[in-house]
Amino acid sequence: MDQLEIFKALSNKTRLQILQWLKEPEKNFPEQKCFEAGVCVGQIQQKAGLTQSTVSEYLSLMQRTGLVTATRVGQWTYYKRNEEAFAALSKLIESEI
Amino acid sequence: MDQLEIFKALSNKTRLQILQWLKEPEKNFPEQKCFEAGVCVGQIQQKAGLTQSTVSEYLSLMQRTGLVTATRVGQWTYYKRNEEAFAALSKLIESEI
DNA sequence: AAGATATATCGACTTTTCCCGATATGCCAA
DNA sequence: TTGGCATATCGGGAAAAGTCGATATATCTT
Repeated sequence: MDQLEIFKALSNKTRLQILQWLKEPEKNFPEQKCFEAGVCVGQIQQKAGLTQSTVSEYLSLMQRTGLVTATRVGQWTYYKRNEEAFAALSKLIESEI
Repeated sequence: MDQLEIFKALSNKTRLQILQWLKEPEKNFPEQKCFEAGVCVGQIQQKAGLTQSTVSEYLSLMQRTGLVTATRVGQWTYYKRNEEAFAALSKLIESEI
């Protein structure tokens, strides 16, 4: 758990927004049907209004820090929040930072 | 409480370090005598090993975001952690982000 | 095997952040 | 009121992050 990298990942409006959206996938991505593994890049990109490459980079950055998990299913990659990471971060701030 | 600005403030190694030091002023700044109001800029600057201007900027940045408070006493400015801000941030991460 | 689609990576450009030296401001003591 | 500290602010050069378009890779369909 690299504090500094996590805070950097959270230091961007769009990335914070994406994390919010991923709290309620059904509500925020009504076009997608199944949410078992998360939401796919294309859906997120569309909503974010940035290019595909940018959003893809953002997601893989957040995955490297552990804030989200990625699951490849066929040609799609589904991303979802890693709630354990948020719980751990919350505790870290409470006690160690 | 501006999430984004707080995360930006926490996205720097030196600033994180300073916040750590300020958790235990007596231990980390043994040269200073009274800690009622916090630790003065000069002490922090010396320990950080960056220039006076840089450290001063870092501290006032963290003050603007609410992570620390500043108290001017004579020619010194004492900074200390604002524990409430950390508690609030911890809760925010737990429930809203 | 070829074309279509979803995602990832690369190279480049712009904007922001980092960090410095120089200078200004505020406060104290003589 | 002048000189000396402590801190703050300003201007700038270097490094990092943001963002794009182009291209590569992976997978599915036919």
